[in-house]
Amino acid sequence: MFWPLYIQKSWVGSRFSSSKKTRTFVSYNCMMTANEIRKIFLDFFAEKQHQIVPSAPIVVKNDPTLMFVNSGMAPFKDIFLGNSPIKYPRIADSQKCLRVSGKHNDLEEVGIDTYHHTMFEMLGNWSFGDYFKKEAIAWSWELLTEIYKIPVDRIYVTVFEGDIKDALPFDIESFSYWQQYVAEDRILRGNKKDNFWEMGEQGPCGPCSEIHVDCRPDHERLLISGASLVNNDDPQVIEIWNNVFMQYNRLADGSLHPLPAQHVDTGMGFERLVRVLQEKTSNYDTDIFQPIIQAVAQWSNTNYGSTLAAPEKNHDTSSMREAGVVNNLPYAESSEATDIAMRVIADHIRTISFTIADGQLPGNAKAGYVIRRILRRAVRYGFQFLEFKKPFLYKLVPILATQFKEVFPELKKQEEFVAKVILEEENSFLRTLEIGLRKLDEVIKNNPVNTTEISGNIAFELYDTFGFPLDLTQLILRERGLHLNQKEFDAAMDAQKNRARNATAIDTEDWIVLEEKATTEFVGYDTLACEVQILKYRKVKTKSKEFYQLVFNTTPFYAESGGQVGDTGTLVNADESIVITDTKKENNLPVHLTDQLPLNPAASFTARVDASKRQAISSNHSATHLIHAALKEVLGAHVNQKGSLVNDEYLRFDISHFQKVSDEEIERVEKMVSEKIRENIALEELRNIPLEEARQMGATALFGEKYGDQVRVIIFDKNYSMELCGGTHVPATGQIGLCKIIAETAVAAGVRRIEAITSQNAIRYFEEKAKAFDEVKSNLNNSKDVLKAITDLKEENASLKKKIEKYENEIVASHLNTLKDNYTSKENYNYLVQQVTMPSVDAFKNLTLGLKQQVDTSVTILISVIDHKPMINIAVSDSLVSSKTFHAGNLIKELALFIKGGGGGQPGYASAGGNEVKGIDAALIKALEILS
RNA sequence: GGGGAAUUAGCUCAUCUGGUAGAGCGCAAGCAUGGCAUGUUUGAGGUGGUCGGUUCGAGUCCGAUAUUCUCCA
Repeated sequence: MFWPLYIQKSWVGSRFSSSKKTRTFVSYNCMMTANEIRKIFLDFFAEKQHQIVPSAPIVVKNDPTLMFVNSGMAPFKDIFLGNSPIKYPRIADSQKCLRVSGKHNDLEEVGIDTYHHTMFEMLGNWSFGDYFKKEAIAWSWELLTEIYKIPVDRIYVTVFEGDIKDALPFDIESFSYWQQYVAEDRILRGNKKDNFWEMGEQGPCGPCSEIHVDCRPDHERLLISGASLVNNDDPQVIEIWNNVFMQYNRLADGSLHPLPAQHVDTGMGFERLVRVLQEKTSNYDTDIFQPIIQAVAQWSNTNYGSTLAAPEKNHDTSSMREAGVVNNLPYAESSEATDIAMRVIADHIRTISFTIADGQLPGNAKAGYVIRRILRRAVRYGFQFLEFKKPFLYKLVPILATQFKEVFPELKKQEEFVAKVILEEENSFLRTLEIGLRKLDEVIKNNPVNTTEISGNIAFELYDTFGFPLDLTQLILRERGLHLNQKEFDAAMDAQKNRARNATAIDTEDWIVLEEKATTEFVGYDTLACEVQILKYRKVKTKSKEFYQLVFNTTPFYAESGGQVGDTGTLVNADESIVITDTKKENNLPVHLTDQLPLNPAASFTARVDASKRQAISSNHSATHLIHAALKEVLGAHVNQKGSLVNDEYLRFDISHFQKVSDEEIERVEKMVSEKIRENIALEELRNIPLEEARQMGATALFGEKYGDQVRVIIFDKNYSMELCGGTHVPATGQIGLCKIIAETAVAAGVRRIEAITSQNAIRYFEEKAKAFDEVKSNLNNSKDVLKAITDLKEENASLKKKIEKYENEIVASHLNTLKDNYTSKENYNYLVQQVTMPSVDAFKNLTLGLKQQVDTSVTILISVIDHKPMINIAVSDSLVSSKTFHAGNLIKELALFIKGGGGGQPGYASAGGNEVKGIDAALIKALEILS
């Protein structure tokens, strides 16, 4: 392994001195790799009749309150909320999670210490209305102490002490179950903050019981009891597992009611568990992170290890961060700064790689922007502390992909694509840095010499507008003996935050429940209208608008998902009719949006989908499938869907492909698609077939899509297009009528976007083209060869332009010849005041500048009428400009008054235009007066 | 969702407050060297993102729109 032996030795020694039970611990877990540890967890719960499910994609869809999965329970939220039925009463998994904000995990802190992460794995076992506290506690104890062999004397557990305000009792059940395994002084009582878990302000909740492990060396354990350090931010006494027992439902008024079905929701931090079992003082020292860290260390010619060499050191590095200095620690070449940089990189590359593999590309808004920011933070640390001046992150992807190929195969399968996207992002950020450096240089150059302070507003502008990191600004300023006004910077940042907060204020009122029913039945595949009851509704207020959300017992409305937009339509009965403006999914619950609430929400209605719109959408969606299959055929098997939008206007389809799709390839795709349309292939739809069966049939599934175990398969000719899909489709391809690809563009590195139209829109497209062409043709006198007619016209136009230019030049030349001899001499200069006839503004300018060039020490004032408007040009020789005898710009302002206009220019040349031709004479007289 | 910025020659970017659209690289041709790397001279290349407004005059000011970058949520 990579780390010094003596540390392990000291640990081993201490373990031997503890109780008998720990003897096997050391020899067993020394060999345990992270992959083995994970497998043991899943095997353990599989044996206890748990269904093992793969991790849900890390990017969340259909939940307005969440961008990424931030806990093990997030993918099961719809089940807890009662929006989806329970399929398996017992589940276990390892879930990819991402946390970038919140009070316990600020992105800027990750890497500074040795145990925070952006991405982590949460091992979880779940009971949905099945087993409860007794089994959960027994199994967690069995796994930790008998399988993983964690010494009993290092374990502490906590139980909920109760809460007077909520009238919640002490969790005596959990306490008594724990008593069977743990000494009573190791069962600690926790308050509502630590030991009562709530999903949100309302909804399922309940007491929880945490398991903590004391990893400190024995001599420290003797000095201070571990019990006093539990939940006390000690980096060596850590919570590894939380068992949540959901038994209450909190209503909007704050009251708690027992849940009919009780659930268990547990989460064990995988990285922490591995750290404990591998006996490390830091998560980053485990074999989860070391392969990456060692690669980075090698590339940067740096050792990782100062933190490891000083395990008992207080990890407060704020002073280092402030001063930018490097501490001298046992390893001569390593330092805390480079260690931090390596941890940042090791952490962030995981986040970036897995989110991209799950379909989230770096971008400039929302989830995509979060990924971009994390990527940039990693690049920044490499750039600043490890001297990486060229892209390097992308080279780590293969290491990760191999490491996780068993548990998260999606990365291995898209290794090349993910690396390419990261490389492109790195390059683009290095460009951003370069531009920022240039801007900062300019700022420093322009800073007043009598101060060493740089305006905080300017630094904020660099950060806000040009994305130049603040700490780089500070570093560079420090190197030049400058500093910035931090107060100003902070104020500007606060203002920005306030603006954003005010703009996003959203006020969601409580659901008004008319009828308790678990789920909405979707009937929209088979019918576009049906009788419905409103189950519940609520009002939502945002800054700019106000609307209502309605939930029905049954609905024909397709809720936006899988790229297909939500249906619109009406809700009608004998008394009223209201418009449904959109349909969205919230945690798998279809929600209908309307601006107007029915007068009697409890009445029955007919819900009717806008049929022509739905028809257009279905046509575009089916066409998307045909295009997808054609693209795979024409471009190759590497083509994967990376995004899709289907509405009634057009379809947009993003694919992974490393070069432009050529015109010829587009043509072949179009041709193939239109053949399939003409074949009029009937839709074959398989509803509710097992996911495994669908895969074996060869149906196309997407990366980053969360599939249930029952899926729907859409087939247009089983040898051509077979996709897992929840969208709506035409009954036969002939209904698409016509499909035309109208654009092919790039959206990100390795991603191309195809846009196409079908049906009525495609027909209209061709009609308009034909009409435009007819008009062009008739404008060209119905020429047989339109192309040639246009080429001829263009050529003729160019030659005429040249002729005019030549002719104008001749006029200018002849004027030049006569006028250059018309100058009047004064002692210091020659001058000319003259009205001329000129064909264009350009010619007039050329004449004036020509005279300036040809007549030494001259002042030239010319007036001409061009396009019925008077115009004055003044040229002053450079020698007269430098001697400050005349200033063309000043002269012209005086003269422009006479022609009711304005003018200006430089000292050597100025021009003015006006409205009053009558004033020319007066202007000429005035000019002569000034010059003679 | 809200704020800021950018869009000018094939590429990278100038053009201070409205008044003569430019540089470097690249491209083409000529010359120099036996040839090449190269040096040098000349030249071509622009509806200044798109649309509208203010002005005698807009790349420059204002508004809209598109795209990209960036920060906040």
